[in-house]
Formats: sequence, structure tokens, C-alpha cells
Amino acid sequence: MAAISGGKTYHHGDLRNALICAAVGLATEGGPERVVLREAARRVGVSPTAAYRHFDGRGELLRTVRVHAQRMLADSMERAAAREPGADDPVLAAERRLSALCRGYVGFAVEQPGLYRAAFCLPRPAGTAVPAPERQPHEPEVRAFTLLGEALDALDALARSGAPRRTVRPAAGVAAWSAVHGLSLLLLEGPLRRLPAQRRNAVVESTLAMVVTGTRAP
Amino acid sequence: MAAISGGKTYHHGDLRNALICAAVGLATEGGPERVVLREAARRVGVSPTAAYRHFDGRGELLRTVRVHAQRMLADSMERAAAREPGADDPVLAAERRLSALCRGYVGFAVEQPGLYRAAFCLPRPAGTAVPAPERQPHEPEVRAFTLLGEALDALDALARSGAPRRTVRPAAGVAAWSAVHGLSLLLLEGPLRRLPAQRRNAVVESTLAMVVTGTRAP
DNA sequence: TGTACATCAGTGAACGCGCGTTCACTGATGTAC
DNA sequence: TGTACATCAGTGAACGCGCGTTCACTGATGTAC
Repeated sequence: MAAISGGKTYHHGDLRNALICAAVGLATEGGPERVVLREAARRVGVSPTAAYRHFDGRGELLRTVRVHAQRMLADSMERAAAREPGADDPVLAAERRLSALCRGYVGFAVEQPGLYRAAFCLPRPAGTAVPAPERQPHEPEVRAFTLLGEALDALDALARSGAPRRTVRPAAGVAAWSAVHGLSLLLLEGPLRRLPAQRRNAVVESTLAMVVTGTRAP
Repeated sequence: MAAISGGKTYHHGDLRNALICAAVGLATEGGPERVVLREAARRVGVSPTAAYRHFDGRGELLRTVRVHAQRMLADSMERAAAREPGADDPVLAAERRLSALCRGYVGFAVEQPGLYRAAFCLPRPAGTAVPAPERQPHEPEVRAFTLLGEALDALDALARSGAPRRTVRPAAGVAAWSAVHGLSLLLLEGPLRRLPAQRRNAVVESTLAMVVTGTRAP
């Protein structure tokens, strides 16, 4: 294949993927609003028109970036959980996993603010009137949420088998997600964005503690 | 004054306020990105250039809108707290006030998504490289956060005077704020935005319950 | 093995859009004498 | 009370920008015979 031989050819060979990479790079640098079709094409060294062979338009390119960003977020959570040391007490282990997942979540947001925002971007910003009834395509499952839910379910299962605590599912999942999502955005682009790194960590840890505490029954 | 007589005059008389009102209206309709200097001038019936007599440019107009939106958010919280019935038990009363404030917070976000987003908008989106050292003006206090903090402090004071619980301040403030902020954004422009109103209320209430539970010591 | 031809994947120029902002200006207002 | 004049608060035309998207096109590829 010519593309592999390294020479510039009229046919790119893998333009779709190249455009996606460029677009993910743009999102990394400046968030979803930085994902600009013309710029992605420019970076790949191709005319803007060429992108229309592979995407419906800017919207589809951005949706593709969003899928990638969501995947990277979930990967960050799983990596953080994998790093967490185990514990003999299964309840303690389950709680540690939950807070490690949360740490991975907030950590990704803080380290990759642009991608994090891209993971949650909307085609149409909130508070914009939707003109038509507009059939919405089915929303794909967000793995980040699934991971939190599974961690909470694990705690639930332990509780039912005799351990002295339980979570209130599925509401606890939303509550935990809210906490890490809100914390991420306050740190990223909210009033906490100027917090020095050390105080930021303290705030993260104490919020995670509240999440874990909050899963225990009153 | 000519403006009061109702006739169209060359001199508007109160153009600055008129532009702010128009801009707040735009934010209400479509969030911060809808706040467009030319459109605000158009709505007031004045040339775009005229706005420069009263604002440095679009940036200053948007910052003014943000101040208004933050004030409206805090007002919504206080109104919700005022509606909340009291309780004989002072601890119960303080907890009710806390969760009422939170309810007012999320309620404002859900009812006024555009303004809510405007209240937290940044001049430069997160994940955008800041070129210069750039002296930042001092961030004004966000009253929404102050209100939450005071409610938590009230709980704290009760605990010290003998009631059987306490909060961990000031971290609890950030945790509570994170929860309501995250919940708001998940409902507004996140994966929960299609939740029917009834399920939405259930999710809000259970998250608020977690916030209150989380303030209790383990 | 060679060749005609359909199809695919690019190009380059152009369109219209709306924005923020600047320029030189003019009409209205108020103040000093 | 009248008038000259400085100052204030608007106007209208224009600039440059970069975007998404469309158009008619052309070079490269692969396939049928």
C-alpha cells in the first residue's frame, strides 16, 4: 500500500482515521469547540472537502471524538482501579475500588480538560430551543457510569451477604456520578480552577470520602 | 427625560442597562455562547458600535451577564430555603435548610439551563492554553457556595453544642457543591438530560439525601 | 497480458454567514460667559 | 436670557476573520472482458 511506503500519494489510504486523530488532538488542546473540520483537514494535509468523503460533516466528526474521549475516560478509571492495592476485608476492597474509580475519573478530567469536556459535549448546547420533535438516536451506554454502578452493586451484594452496610441502588450511582462530575467541572472551569495542586488533592480526597460514606445506609 | 416620554430619541438614556437586559435574555434562550454583542444591540434597536460606549467589548458584556446569572442562582436557593417548613428539632431544621438550598440550586439549573450555564461560563474555555502569565482579577465570592457553606457551618455549630453529628468543614462544602453542580449538569446537558420529569425528581431527592447523609460523621 | 471503463477519493475555487471591532462622522446635551 | 462651544452618545460603512459547505473537476484504482 502506497501510504505505508511513506510517499505522498493522491490517495491517502487511511484518511478517516487520520482525521479522527487530528480531531482528537484538537479536542485535547482546546475542548470540543476547538474541533474544527477545516483545521483537522489542514493538519492531515488534505483539502477540507476531502473530509466529506468520510464524514457527514463537522457534527459527525465531533461525535466520533466524543466516543473516543468517553472511552479514554473509562480507561483512566480502570487504570486507577487496577493500581489500587487490594484488601483482605472484601467490603474495604470494594470501597477502595469505588474510590479509586472516582479518583481516575477526576484525575482524567484534571489532566485532560479538553478531552473531558469533549466526552460530555452536546451537538446542541443546553438551553437551546429544539425546533422539531426530532427523533433522537439511541444514546449509547456511558461506560464511566457503568463502572461506578458495578462498583456500587458489588458493595450491595456484600451487604446482602451479611456485611454491615448497604447502598441504595440505582440512585447511589447517580449521586456518586454527580459528585465526581461536579467536582471535576468546578476544578476545571469552575470557581475552583485556581486551586493549587496540593489543596486540589485534599479537596478531591475528602469528596471521595463523602461519596463512600454516602453509600452507607443512615 | 426623553427616554421616559416614550418617544425614540437619539440618546437612549439607559443603554447600558438595556443592553444588559437583552444580553441576559439571550443567555436565557441559549446560554453564554448565545450572548452576542451585535444581537443585543439589534434587540435594543441600536447600532453595534453604540455598545462600545458602555462596554469594553463582548467580554465585558458576558462577564456582566455572568454576575447577574450567579445572583439569580443564589436567589433561587434562598427562595427554596424560605419555602421549606421549619422543624422543632434544630438539627432537623438545619438539615432541611441544607437540602432546600440544594433543591433550589438544581431547580434553577433545570428551569433556567441557559442562565445556569452562563453563571459558570469562562472567558477562555477550559483546556485552552493560556499564553501569558496574565494577571487574573480577583474572583468575586460565589454566593451560591457561601450559602451552602453557611448551612454546613450551622450544622457544625449544633454538633459542637451537643447534637450527635458533625460535618467536616470546609471540605464538606466542596463536596456538597460538587454533588449539586454535577447533578445539574448531568441533567442539563449530560447523559441524564432525557430523563422524564418524575424520574428526574426522584434522582434529585435521593442525591440530596446523600449530600445530607454525607455530612454526618462516619 | 492488455485495455476500456466505472468508480472511488481526492482537489481548488467559491459562496454565504455572522461575528467582533474600528473608523470617521454627526446629532444632542449641557455649561460658561 | 441668549449664544458659543466642548463633550457626550449615538450612526453607518467597512474590515478581516474563519467557519461549514457546495460545486464542478481530476487523478488513481480496480475490475470485466
